[in-house]
Amino acid sequence: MSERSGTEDLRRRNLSAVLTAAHRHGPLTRAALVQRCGLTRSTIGALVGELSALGLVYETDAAAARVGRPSPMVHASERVVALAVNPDVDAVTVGVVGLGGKVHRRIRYSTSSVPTLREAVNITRAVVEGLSVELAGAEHVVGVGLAVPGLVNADAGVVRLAPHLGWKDADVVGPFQEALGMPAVAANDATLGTLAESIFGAAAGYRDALYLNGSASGIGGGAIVGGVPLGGASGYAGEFGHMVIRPDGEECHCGRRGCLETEVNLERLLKVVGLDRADGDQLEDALGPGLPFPVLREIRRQTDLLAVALSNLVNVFNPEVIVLGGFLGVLLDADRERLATAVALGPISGLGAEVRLERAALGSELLLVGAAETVFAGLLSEPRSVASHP
Amino acid sequence: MSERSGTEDLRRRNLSAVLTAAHRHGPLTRAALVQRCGLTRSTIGALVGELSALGLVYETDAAAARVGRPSPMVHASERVVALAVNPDVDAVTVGVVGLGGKVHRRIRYSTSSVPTLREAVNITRAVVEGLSVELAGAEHVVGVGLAVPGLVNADAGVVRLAPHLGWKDADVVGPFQEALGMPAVAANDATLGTLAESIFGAAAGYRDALYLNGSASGIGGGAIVGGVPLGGASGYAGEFGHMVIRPDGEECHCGRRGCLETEVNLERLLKVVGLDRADGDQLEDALGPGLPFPVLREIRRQTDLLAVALSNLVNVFNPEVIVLGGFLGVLLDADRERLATAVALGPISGLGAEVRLERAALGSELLLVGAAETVFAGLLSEPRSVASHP
DNA sequence: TTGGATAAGTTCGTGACTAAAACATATAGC
DNA sequence: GCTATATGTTTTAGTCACGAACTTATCCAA
Repeated sequence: MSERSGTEDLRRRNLSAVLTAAHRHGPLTRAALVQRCGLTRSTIGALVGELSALGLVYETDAAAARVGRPSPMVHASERVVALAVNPDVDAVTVGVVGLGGKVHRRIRYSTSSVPTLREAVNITRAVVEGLSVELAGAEHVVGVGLAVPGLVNADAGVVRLAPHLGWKDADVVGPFQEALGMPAVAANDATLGTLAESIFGAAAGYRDALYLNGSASGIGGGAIVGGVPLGGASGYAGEFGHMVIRPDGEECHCGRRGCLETEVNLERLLKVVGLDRADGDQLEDALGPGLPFPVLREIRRQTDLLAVALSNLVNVFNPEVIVLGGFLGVLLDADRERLATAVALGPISGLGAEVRLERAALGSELLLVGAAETVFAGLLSEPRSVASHP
Repeated sequence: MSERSGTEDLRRRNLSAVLTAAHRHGPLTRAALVQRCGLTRSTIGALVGELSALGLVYETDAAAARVGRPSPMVHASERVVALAVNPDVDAVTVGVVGLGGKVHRRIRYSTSSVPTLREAVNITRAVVEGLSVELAGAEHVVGVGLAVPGLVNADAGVVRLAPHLGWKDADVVGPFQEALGMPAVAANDATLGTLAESIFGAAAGYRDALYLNGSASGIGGGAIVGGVPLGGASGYAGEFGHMVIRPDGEECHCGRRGCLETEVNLERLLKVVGLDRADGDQLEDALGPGLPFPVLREIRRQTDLLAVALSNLVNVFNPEVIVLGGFLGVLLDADRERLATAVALGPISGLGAEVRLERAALGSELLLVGAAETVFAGLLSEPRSVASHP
């Protein structure tokens, strides 16, 4: 039940600390590792040696422009990779992500219709077979991470409901594991986005952060609490889109009225600027300076309602930073002043004044990085586990 | 920055695990500790020996009605105590709480007016002097914990704003530390209530829990996320009372409209039943069966609005249990059916159906236990620290 | 070019800790 | 009172990180 012990466990923790540092904070000198991990030179030497023998890190000559013996750079091996899969309504995206967080390869396989689970599995298998060259170059494929737009019970590996995909109460981990012959993990896409932004993106370095992402299918998000991702009892936490902010608002598909995502909504935004769908930066351009009044009014309406939700969340979480992705990021930049002011003044006692508003930094790699990260999580906490899976 | 290491650190962690188990889960046999901590008999023996020598635990003969050699009971020493102080508008309550969570003594010192910080300190000092007999019997007084109704930056030991006390931007830890000659820690009262309920109360055993408390001064609360109390960047998290649930509602003292605590409100409840103030269980009795329609209507109104807030929070946190204290607990029992149904159906995808609604279990000892717990936290994580402070 | 200063990798001895096994002990049930 | 059982105790062995002493590689200044 409680934390384990034993002298070997100590080693596990230290290996984990070193590998995690190398993975998250890019190449570091051994000297930097000594400082960061609080271990002695001799111990770091031994740990790096073991990780190196495991093939998880490698060292390169130092670029030392400094007095004293140069300290070699320790890199997380990008040849240790995870697969990342993001099934969506019109495509299945597969990525190969290396330790260190770099996306080596990204393949978007468009589908003519919404993919079923079986189709998603088959597409993934086909794409992965096509990647055999890439993967042959990899030293170790740790596993596959699934970013699913819906309610995912991460522990059970089950999708409870992915409304836009039409998946319901389906074991997703099993089929992928079987088809690819490697361990699989699944999680909600917004949760993974939060993870990715908190490690490599706009929330990096913050211990208490919120992330909200707006897409055509709604608003989702996640929280980092004391440096740890908020999961909840079953991994469903972070459904910020269904926070009621206008009880007399429009009916939401969830059954209630005035949910954040029925009010702050990409479709409404597109409608008012006369676009059909959001092609990349089209929306961004459409919301540039010199807008006609109806557009301005809609932006303000949505900004104000978003501010209500964010103020509530600040009262609840007291975060250091709020990261906005998708069209929420566009909304932020459309009238940053207005949103910032409202969020600064909304929460009690000026609590909001200390909150930073940032736009998401990871763009199209977000979900792949996040999905890979959940796969790496096991490896990072137990580096010796690679030895058993050759 | 990262987690420490070293072979001595291992010992620290194991001592901590054993002491924490004894403290939180009552007297345990050594055999039970072996199981719970995952350590061997010999190690547990050594650890208990050391803790015993430190005066933190003691052993009693086993009450073994079982085959095999009896295993002695390990008790957290109730002679190791913390002081707990709860300043409020009409009284300063001081408690002596032993390791293990038992409140040895509780003294409520009524004041004719709202106490200033200085007055609270002086009252506490006087009360503590009067407790010298109790404290002489104690082996070790670890420190004093302050439960303050307001925004408290726990790390800094500073009260940012306690509206009902009229304290603002005041260092509270300093004066108490000086006056009592022992370390002090301060935290928000609802945060401490959450902590107490999660360890010894209705949320014990749950890793993801919410706690909401309703008092005359509003609604506060806290969350347990993955077993860890939600603090936020500065310790201000958990201000559930200022979640906006009716943007067109009445104005709140926080500046916004329709905050949870302006709508779900003790005063309104008292008014409709014709009471002046809530004397203990008076409200509970007044809300018994066979109520006139206006009272019923107000109960339903508040219940429904509380359900909106709880549904939002379930969407955000995906908790296993929600614990309601103060008049929110009364409200729960006034129409449990209604609240339970609304919370079961409100969150998306029937997420609410798995949430348990519980009434707070700790009553009047809540804040004292919680405040003591923050004091004990340091001791629990570093049991050897008692040796340096005789 | 050389030597000093500096910083960091390396080697080795020491101490702290836990695990595992062997032994000792106390209870229940027969 | 004997045995089975569960647990405390002692002993032994192995792992691990630390720290000191030593070595190495760089910069800098004479």
